[in-house]
Amino acid sequence: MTVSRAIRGERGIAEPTRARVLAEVAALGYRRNDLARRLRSGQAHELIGLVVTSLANPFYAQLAVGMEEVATEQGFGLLIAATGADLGRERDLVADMAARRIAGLVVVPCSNDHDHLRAEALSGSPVVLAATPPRGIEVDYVLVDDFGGMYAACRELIAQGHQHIGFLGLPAASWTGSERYRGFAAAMEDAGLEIDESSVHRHRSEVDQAEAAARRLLAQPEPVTALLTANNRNTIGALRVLQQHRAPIALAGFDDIESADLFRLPFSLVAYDAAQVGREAARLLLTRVGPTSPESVAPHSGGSQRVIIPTHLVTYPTLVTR
Amino acid sequence: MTVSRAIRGERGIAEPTRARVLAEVAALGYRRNDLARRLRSGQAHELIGLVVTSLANPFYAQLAVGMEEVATEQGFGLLIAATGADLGRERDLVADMAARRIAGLVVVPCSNDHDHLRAEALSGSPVVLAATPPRGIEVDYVLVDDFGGMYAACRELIAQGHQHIGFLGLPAASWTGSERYRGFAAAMEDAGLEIDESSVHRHRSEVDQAEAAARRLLAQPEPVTALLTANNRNTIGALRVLQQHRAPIALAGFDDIESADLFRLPFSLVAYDAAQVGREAARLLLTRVGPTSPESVAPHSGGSQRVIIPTHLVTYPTLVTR
DNA sequence: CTGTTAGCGCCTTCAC
DNA sequence: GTGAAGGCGCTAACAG
Repeated sequence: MTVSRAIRGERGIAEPTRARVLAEVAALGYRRNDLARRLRSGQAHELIGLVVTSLANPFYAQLAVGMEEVATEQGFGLLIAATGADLGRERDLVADMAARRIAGLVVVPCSNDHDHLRAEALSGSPVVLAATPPRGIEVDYVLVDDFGGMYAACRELIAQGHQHIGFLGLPAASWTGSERYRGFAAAMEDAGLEIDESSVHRHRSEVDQAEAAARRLLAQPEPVTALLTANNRNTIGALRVLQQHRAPIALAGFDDIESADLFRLPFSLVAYDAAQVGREAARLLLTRVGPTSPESVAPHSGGSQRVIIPTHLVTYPTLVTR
Repeated sequence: MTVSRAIRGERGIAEPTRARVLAEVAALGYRRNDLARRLRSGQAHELIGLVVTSLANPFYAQLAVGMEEVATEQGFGLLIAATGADLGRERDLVADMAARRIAGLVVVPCSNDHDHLRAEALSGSPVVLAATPPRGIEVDYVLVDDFGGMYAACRELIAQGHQHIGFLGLPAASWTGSERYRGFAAAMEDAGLEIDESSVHRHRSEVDQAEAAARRLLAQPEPVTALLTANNRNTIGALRVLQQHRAPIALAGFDDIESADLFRLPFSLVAYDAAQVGREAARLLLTRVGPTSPESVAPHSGGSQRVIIPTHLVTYPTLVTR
């Protein structure tokens, strides 16, 4: 008991005793067993989780960076899992994390089915969604300004004089897919331009598929003069095709790319702070978790909070070269 | 007790009883408390950790991808933490993970001080090192062929006719820093060329510093005609300078870059499967952890295993463009 | 096949 | 200021 008190740094213990205990503890290399500690107090682990489709996408890697920052800062660990965009796996991984009694988790859902994310399904661990708003459940969430970003990107192409614009998008069923398309469509409509449905491709977020789709768009009888890409995978796929293409095709796309300033072709990207998405998500989560926080909210108190991360358009190359 | 048995799927329980229990469990939404379970059995969590300097570096992100694959496949969770190249933080984070009774961890150490990674310091959780071999401790490790890769890269520049080659490297004290420098030096020596010490810069792995160093190298009275960069941060920093530079300067560097085929300048990169580093590390770790594994080894049995990931040189652009 | 006993390591509570 | 009792949820070992 005295040892326990000394280790926790509790007061009401004689100084010499404390010193003796701590010396012995150091000598033995003893470490308090966190499991037992939490078992008794019934608390969750100081652990938060992140469930995404794939860490290989730099957007999710940055999301993790941001979460890690905030988590570590508050003494929490970060547990990461990837679903590969498979709903079944998402369900399993989320359930698994809940069973580990983690304090809460951030999920970038791979579908519109959010039933497995409701509070009851998670033994009460709070959830925060990132990149997608909740459907049928009430939780906090962090969004990127998908609509606004894409609207600006499309307007840029139109300002350059393009009228026949191809769209490489994400599945229409996904939030980002539909919002970014909506931004495209709104910009076209506001400019009085028609969308050529045969120049719209929507597919999963993979470079290969984007490449194939871009190739098809440019092989049409009346090829587009510009491409609008809905995320970093599509942008890279499209650029792979464009750099082999004879005629110059303009491009604008969603998501910044680290070394875009080194690319051969000119284009514009919708940039935003992806790590900030992670930081905000972690912050929202910890507000519902940390009993220490002054501004803490009950784990599932009514009303969900929302944070929107702004975007801005960057035009590459940013500087003129030889 | 019967409930416990039913849930664990243990045999020696009547089928109707089991069914009744499972039905009730499902109805109540009951979840077994993993903490209590492990407390009793003394087992570690089915959790492995990864400690790196920064997830923002794509190399580490890929390492995490590989580990995550193997971990999830075996039912383990992955805990990630970043040290920011600070030894103190590394010590804290490693100790913290050990206190959480995780099954083991993979560390990319930020220094040569590995004392905090010895078995005794970790309540027996095994450690695997990645990218750096152990110093003064005996643990398994996964390396990249730093020397061979850099040797090949430098030889490539020499084959192009370069004699005055600048080197943008990592701190000499780090393993990758010294090995990659050694590869450079050996290739130069084998070609009968002198290293110009004033054209060798070693610094921390950050794009800004690499950029500044590259700028200095090219501002010298007798500027180099080629640059050799020791990792992806240095490569990007150098390219930022080169694309503004009048005279064409050749470049070769360590680490592949996702969209290097889209870059404006020609160069060669030492490529390797970074995710494979993570997979191998996780595999080595789980061999010492999983009691189920047929080829399991005692957590700290003598003799450390070693895996070396091969590299190959890729020349960009890979295809000729308009 | 099912139930009882005891204890994992820590901490809350209450005596001394 | 220190220690003794008891329990968190689960399961190994043993009884019935």
